[in-house]
Amino acid sequence: MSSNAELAKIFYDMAAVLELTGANAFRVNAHAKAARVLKDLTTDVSTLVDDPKQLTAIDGIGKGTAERIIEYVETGTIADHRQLMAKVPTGLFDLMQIPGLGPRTIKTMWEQAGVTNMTTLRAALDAGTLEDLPRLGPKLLENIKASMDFVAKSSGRTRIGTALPLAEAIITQLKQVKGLKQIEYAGSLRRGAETIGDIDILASTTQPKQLSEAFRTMPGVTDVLGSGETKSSVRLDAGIQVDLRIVDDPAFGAALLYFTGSKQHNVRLRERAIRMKHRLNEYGLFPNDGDSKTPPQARGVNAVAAKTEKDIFKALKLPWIAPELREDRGEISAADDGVLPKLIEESQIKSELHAHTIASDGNFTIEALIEQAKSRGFHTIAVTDHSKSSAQANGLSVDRLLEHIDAIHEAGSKVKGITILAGSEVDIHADGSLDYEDDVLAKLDIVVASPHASLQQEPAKATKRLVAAISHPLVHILGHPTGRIINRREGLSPDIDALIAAAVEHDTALEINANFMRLDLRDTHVRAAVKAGSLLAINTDAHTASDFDSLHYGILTARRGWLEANQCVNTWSASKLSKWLKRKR
DNA sequence: GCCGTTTTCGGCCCGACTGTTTTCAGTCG
Repeated sequence: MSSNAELAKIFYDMAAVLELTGANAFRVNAHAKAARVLKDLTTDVSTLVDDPKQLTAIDGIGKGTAERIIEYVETGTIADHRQLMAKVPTGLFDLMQIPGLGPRTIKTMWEQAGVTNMTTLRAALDAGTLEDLPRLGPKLLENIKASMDFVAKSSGRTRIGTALPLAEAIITQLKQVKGLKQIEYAGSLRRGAETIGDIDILASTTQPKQLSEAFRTMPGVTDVLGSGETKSSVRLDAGIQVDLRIVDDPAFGAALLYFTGSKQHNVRLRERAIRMKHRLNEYGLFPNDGDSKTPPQARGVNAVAAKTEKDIFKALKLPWIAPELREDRGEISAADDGVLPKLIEESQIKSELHAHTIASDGNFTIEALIEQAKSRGFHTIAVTDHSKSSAQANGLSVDRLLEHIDAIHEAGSKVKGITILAGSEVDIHADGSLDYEDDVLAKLDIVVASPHASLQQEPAKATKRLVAAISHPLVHILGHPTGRIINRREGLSPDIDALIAAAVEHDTALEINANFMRLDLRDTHVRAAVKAGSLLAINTDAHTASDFDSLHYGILTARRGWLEANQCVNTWSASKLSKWLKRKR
């Protein structure tokens, strides 16, 4: 783990302890925000401590946080953190993951019933010792039990590649219900986040009862968690919760904006609304008439804007901000200044530069791969099978590679309208050397260098290793730079800024691997690369035909990183791409 | 603890829902 990640965890922990000990909520929030900012930061904080002003210049990091960061970098520990951690049993942190159970209740259970972790909570529930505590009635205790079972069963957040098809299937089904007017998925799914907590679906209809009924009785529903007039929640056998919210059609935009989030983005928008003497909620943007007790919509106040998201942004004197940007990472001030990026779109992708055939571990013949690429409208497809060290993936020996190159060129000569590149996905060894000698690499039209083994290296070694690959004169693209697998494997934690600097210097592209298990580079890395002017490649790493569809997830990640088309080599014309590739030959 | 169109103090988003309660605390997004 990099020091940024370690520090982020420290601040998350401190926020949790403060919350559990009943500290001022804004102080809790400030710690959580500092943690979030540190987690997203691609610059190694240890390089910033010489000048504290560089730290406090970061939004959300003030004097106090800066001092603690410096303390951590200099001593490896933070006194405040140690003192806070001594105040509560760490097992309480696990309890905060139980839906419906918050810090106040946990504090009560800890102080008055000796609950310190999952095990003692389960025992207390079974023994009935919590029943006399204030505000803990039978229903709440029952809900806590059910939530604990759910947490035990579920694997936490769901990868977007699992959640999105589910959401689309549900929407297709609900569209059949009579009276439906509008329906969209919202939340982190609409923002294109790499993992999703639950699926939020928003609908307007003339027949709310029928729609709710259809939702609760869909195939795959295992539990109905609640079903009110406007909100129903279910759990699917896929282990994911889905919420349906039915809203008034004339306020659909306000509701969509609100339920898309992120929470922090919403807070920023509301602060802006207040400054403009307005008031924003999920029913619309209202004039602020000074009555803060009763919500404006309940008093019959007419909304200034509510029908579409665009209307609301416009009334706030902002252009529409794409959902992928709504993470409170500077998008509102960029919108205010008229410098929002013109985000890359899927239709602009014209080439696939990382794909496998049956020569290594893919399902395609060379011909089938070409066919697939043609059908997607690409002008170029690169055949990049694994190199010799990737034995588990049937990596090619030098002899096999040389034969493969001939076969690729021959297949390419037989088709028109598309360029076929003979390439390789070459392993980057732990020491940064590549899996083929330079004279072999020089025979290839394109080289994607990727780490596959030794993925638990220390950050400093990983940085050196990857920088060596990026700087290699025959390498075009650094493939899945960290090697992470979402929800399964952390991967390398190199100094991302160092990789980006090397990529800029050597004109090497950094890959956004679009496979939804990887999404590597991740969104925050992409953002840093975009800022520094590095080239990026969005590749699907296709092994089968359906893998080409995962391009969508790569695009979402790219958009979350504020990427514009011109900085992505896959959007370039065939001739521009070819020229770039040949500069390294 | 952070921050500044209310700028070094005094705010800090907003509403729904649930379950617990006779008026509201806690949680969620």
